[in-house]
Amino acid sequence: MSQGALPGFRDFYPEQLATRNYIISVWRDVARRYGFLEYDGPPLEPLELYKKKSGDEIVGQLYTFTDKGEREVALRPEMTPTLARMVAAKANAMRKPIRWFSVPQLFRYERQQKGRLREHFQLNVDIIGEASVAADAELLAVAIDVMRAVGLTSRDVRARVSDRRLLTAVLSEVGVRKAEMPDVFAAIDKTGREPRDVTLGKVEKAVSNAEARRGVARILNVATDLNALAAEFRNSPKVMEEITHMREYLNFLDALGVGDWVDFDLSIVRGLAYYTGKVFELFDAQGEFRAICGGGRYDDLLSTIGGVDLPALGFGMGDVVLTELLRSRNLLPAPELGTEYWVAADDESMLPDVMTVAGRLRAKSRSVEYALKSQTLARQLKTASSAGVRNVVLLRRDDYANGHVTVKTLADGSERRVALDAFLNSL
RNA sequence: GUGGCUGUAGCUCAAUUGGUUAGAGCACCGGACUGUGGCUCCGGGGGUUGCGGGUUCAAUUCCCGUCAGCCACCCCA
Repeated sequence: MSQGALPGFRDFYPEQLATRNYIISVWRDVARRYGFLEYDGPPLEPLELYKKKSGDEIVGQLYTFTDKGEREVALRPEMTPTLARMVAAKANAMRKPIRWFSVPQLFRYERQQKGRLREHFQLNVDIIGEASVAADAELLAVAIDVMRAVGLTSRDVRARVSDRRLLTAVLSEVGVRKAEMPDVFAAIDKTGREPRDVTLGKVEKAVSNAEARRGVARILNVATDLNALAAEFRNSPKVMEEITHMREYLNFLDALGVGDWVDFDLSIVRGLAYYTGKVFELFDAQGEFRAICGGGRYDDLLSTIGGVDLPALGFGMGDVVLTELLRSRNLLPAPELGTEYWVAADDESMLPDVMTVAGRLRAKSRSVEYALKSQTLARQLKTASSAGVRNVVLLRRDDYANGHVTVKTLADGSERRVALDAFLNSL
């Protein structure tokens, strides 16, 4: 058995590359519809760029090495730090808000599993320099429109939205202390995947005050019902202010035509520590796959990384889970057949003529193949047929001498005899 | 990083309680049907059974290790 690709890395044979290109072309098209401009950065970055944001513990999950100039470097695990740096360098010169997207290949040194490899392509869409909730709505609409563009519906995919400011407000309202927040966040984040008593057990550990623990339990009961949450906290101006923002967000999403894809779910937290406001995730409705997409607002990140204080928000959508989902729903389009014309001759000495005709067809921008070695006509047709070619231009010795060829459509076997010049001019 | 399951041709699989030159279909290459493909028929290439040890007269089969894949955990893109 020959050596395969490294664990978690993929070889893209033509069929798989066609799928990858299809996904990426949809990404680009949808991003373009929303007026986003494409950018890119280096796949290799100083390790420091990622340490700054996420701390030293992240290093274990990165592809890192020391280069020949003694620099500590890493293959990029995400695009946001690169984006932050690029924007920060020219922040003053750019019109705000900045609407950019990118399709980087990202790397992560972790054991692979379903929907998760060591390398993937990810659509990144970001808006920088706009604090209004309309920007949050616009961003999520892009992600949902990608789902629509690949043929998925609001019955297939759900967007769950939350807000860390709202979650922080309700937790502090019931008495959870600031230092206890991270652990409570982590516990709440898992409620979808763990039994309720496991979550409560974690809350028990994280929160010292018994009254506050009961408050957390109450919140969990209304985590997906914004009205019930509002009723529960109607006497807290701080919470009600955040709920007003959330309602505005949901109204904007309705206005953008994607409201029926969206569910409020306060338990969506997202692992990344830098999110500061609205966060969202896209899941398949059957819960069969991992998250398709995740993102949110990270208003403090640019000042952390680039020293420029600009509000920002963005999302990432990987190709791996999306491809798995589309394959399982039979939504991957059949790959385009490559070659349009096959030039064949009924006389093996006519290879130069075949080449000449092929060249003239190619000058007309057609894709053309022919047998590179002498073969019987039967063999040439057999090859053309199994290669999926649509038409054969057949050169018959006597006919070709008079400037005529036969164009055969392989699908139905029909043939028509035409003057070569006229045929080429008709293309 | 931890645990479970799996590993025979490019793919899907087979090989009686461990038994002699490890088979088939599909795919690929070629031939026939006397120079127009798809159908049919015939032939061919391709495996040190993931790799390395061990038990045995004998290992694809049993045991151990290792690597890889899948699944879950951790963590998250």
